[in-house]
Formats: sequence, C-alpha cells, structure tokens
Amino acid sequence: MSGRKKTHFAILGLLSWQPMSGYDIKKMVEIGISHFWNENYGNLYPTLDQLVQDGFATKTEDASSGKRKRYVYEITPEGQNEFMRWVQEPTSAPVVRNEMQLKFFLASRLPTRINLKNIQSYQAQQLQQLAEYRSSETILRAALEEKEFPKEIEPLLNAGHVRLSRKQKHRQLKVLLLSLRHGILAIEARIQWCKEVIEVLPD
Amino acid sequence: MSGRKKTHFAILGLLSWQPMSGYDIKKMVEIGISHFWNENYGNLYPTLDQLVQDGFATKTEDASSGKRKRYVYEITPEGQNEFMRWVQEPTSAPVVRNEMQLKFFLASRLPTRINLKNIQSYQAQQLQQLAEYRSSETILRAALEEKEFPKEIEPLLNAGHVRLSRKQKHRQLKVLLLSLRHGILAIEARIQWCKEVIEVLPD
DNA sequence: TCAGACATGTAAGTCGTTACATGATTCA
DNA sequence: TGAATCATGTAACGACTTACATGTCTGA
Repeated sequence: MSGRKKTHFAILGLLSWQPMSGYDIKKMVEIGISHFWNENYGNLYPTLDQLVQDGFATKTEDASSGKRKRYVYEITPEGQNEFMRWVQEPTSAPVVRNEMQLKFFLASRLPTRINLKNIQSYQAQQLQQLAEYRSSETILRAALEEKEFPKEIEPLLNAGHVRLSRKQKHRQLKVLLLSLRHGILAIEARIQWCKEVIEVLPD
Repeated sequence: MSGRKKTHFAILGLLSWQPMSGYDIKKMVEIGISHFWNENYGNLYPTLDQLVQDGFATKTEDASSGKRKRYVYEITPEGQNEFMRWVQEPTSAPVVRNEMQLKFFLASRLPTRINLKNIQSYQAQQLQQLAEYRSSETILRAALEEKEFPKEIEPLLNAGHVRLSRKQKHRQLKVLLLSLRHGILAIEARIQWCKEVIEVLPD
C-alpha cells in the first residue's frame, strides 16, 4: 500500500487525461463517478497544492481575457509515473463498515418487527437507487449508439480544450457503462438479500 | 442522522446483550462480524470511557480471585434507550469510495491489458473471500442443525456468564447466517461483474 | 437585476488507525 | 520456560467532512 491518501491519486488520474482546475475536477467527479467516488473542496484544494509542492503537477493562472481568476493544474512526467505506479500496484480491500448490517445484527434479540421495518426501508432505498442507475444506463447506451449525446456527460468526454477522437469517446462511454454496471449488480444483490430476509425472518 | 460516532452505537448494542470488557467486545467483533464491521482498541477504550461519562454505561472492576485486572462495562437504562433510538432511526447510506472502481475508470485511456490485469486480481481476491465465507456458512449451518457446535462461535452465543436459551441461540445463529448471506451475495455480484468485464473489455 | 453557476480557499472538527507501552496468566 | 492469549491503555497521526468566507460572471 502506498502511504499516500487516495485523493492524491484520484486527482493525478484525472489530470493524466488533461489539465484541469479544482472546480473542473469536482464537477467531473460529481457527474461521472459519484456512484463510487466523491471529493470535496476541503480536501481537493489542499491536495492540489501538495501535488504541486511534490512536483507531480504544475499550477498556472488561466488568464483568458474577460474570464475570472482560475488556476489550471497540469500533470508532470513525475506525476504520470506516480499515477502509473498506483494503477498497477495491488489494490487493498477497503475497510468495511456497514451500518445497516450492524443494526441488523445488534437488533437480533429485539422484536422481529423492528428488524423487518429496517430491512424494508433499506430495500426501498435500494430500489430507488436502482431506478436512477437504470436511467443513467439508458442515457449512456443511447450515447454509445450515437442516437443522441446528452450534454451532462460532455465534461467527461472533453473537459477543457482537448477533444477526444470518436474511437476514444466510444471507449470512454463503454468504461462508464461498465462502472455503472458494477453499481447495478451490487444493488441487485442487496435487494435480493432483502427479499430473502423478509421471507425467512418472521419464523 | 445522529451526531454521534458509530463506535458509540456498536458498543452500546453489544452491551445491550450482556456486560462485557473492552477486550470481550473486540473479540466478539472479530469473530462474529468482521466481514461487515471492525473496531480497534485505540477507538474502543476511549469510547467506552465516554459512554460512562455520558451515563450510558457503568464501569466495574471485575475482581474474581486469581484473575488479573479487568473492567466490565454494563449498559444503563439511558444507554438502552439510546441504543433503541439508534436502531429505529433511518440509516444513512455510507459514503462510497471504491478504489478498485476508481482505478478501472481512471485507467480507461491506458492500454487495456493494465485494466484487465487489475480486474483479474480483483476477481481472484473475491473468489478467495467467497470460499472463506462459504466455509463459515457451512459451520454455522451445521451448528444450527446441532450436528456440532464449534467453540469459535461460543462467545457470540454467550460472552460472559449469561447463557442463551436454546431458542435464543437458534435465532442468533440464524441472524449470523443471514449476515453472512449478505456478504456472499455482494461478493457473487462482484465476481459476476469481473466476468462480464473480462468478456467485453478487449474489443 | 438577480439567481445560479463559476471559482477558490481556510479552520475546525470528527472519526478512525497505527504504533507504542506495559504487564499478568495460562498451558504445553 | 516461553509462547500465546488475556487485558488495558495513550500519543500521534492520517484522512476526510462541514461550515464558513468571499467574490465574479452569465444568462434569463
């Protein structure tokens, strides 16, 4: 495990695509990968400065005429190496702490209806989430078949000035869809669990 | 959301079963629920003291003759209320941060084989985990049918002096099995995802 | 003209982990 | 007798979150 924090690598990875500002990074995370990743400014800006100090990125004021102050970060060759190293190094399993499961376990000596009620609202929550993912999936699939191209995902395909080739866009969309697929499968598993529990818990 | 930290409630919940020492709590978490919860001493002992200060638990030196110093914590009625409140209050979805998914996404513009290699080792990791869960499942199921009763799970059925009735043990084992089932379904979903990705990524 | 998006940052706090420190008891 | 387990704790750090603070630009 590298001693560095994850935000460090997340930023580096995004900068490896193209130069961006802190604000751009935040937006990109929100729009594209919020179902498995998040960043917040309180962490983002200090980490960007750290990256510059460590020589993994450079900071330049973007002084396009008529635009407000804006700093664009660009990855350095050292940063690229650092990123490549991280991508290829083994990923440690995340520390698990599932509050829902904890409740289920701890409440097992309480009346069954309490547990049942919790499971039901968990299930409802998951079903809602599933619906949202499915609709995102539909949008992405349509984009892949080039029926239409929703502007919400634009920033993921070219944040800044660089434009992706048709082939690159296609690939990018495919990865986005596969990421989403992970979320969908995970949710379906949880819903399945709820079903099973609701069935067998009362006896 | 309650403003309190989760360790606070985890401890309270375990104490709601029976009085225990910090060491007992740690053991119980490790043996029984480590696949969805963890605690460490650095957090455990200070939180126990906090619980006492807040009037949710009492601390008593257990001076059984010939035994070394040991503090046993017991939940108070206020603690019980606090626990019951938490169990019944809505559970907020955990903040997601999946490093594996992040790598998959960020590396999408790199050569496919890098991503493929990562997915494969992720899959191997999950398969191993699955095997472990399945063997735990077998043990618990055997215990449920009273074919045998492994001593590893004893602490979960009576940590301390209190003994559960036959019926209570049965119920407890069932909950343990269902918790494990959640882990198994989640892992199977991840393995399924790996299979799908390995199939479609190369084109 | 004013709401909403653009844009950058700091301070304080929470939560949790790791490493360290210490010593008693049990059992092979 | 010595390794494993029992048992309690602290200090320092690391990672991330929340709330606050400030101001600009754009388009309806």
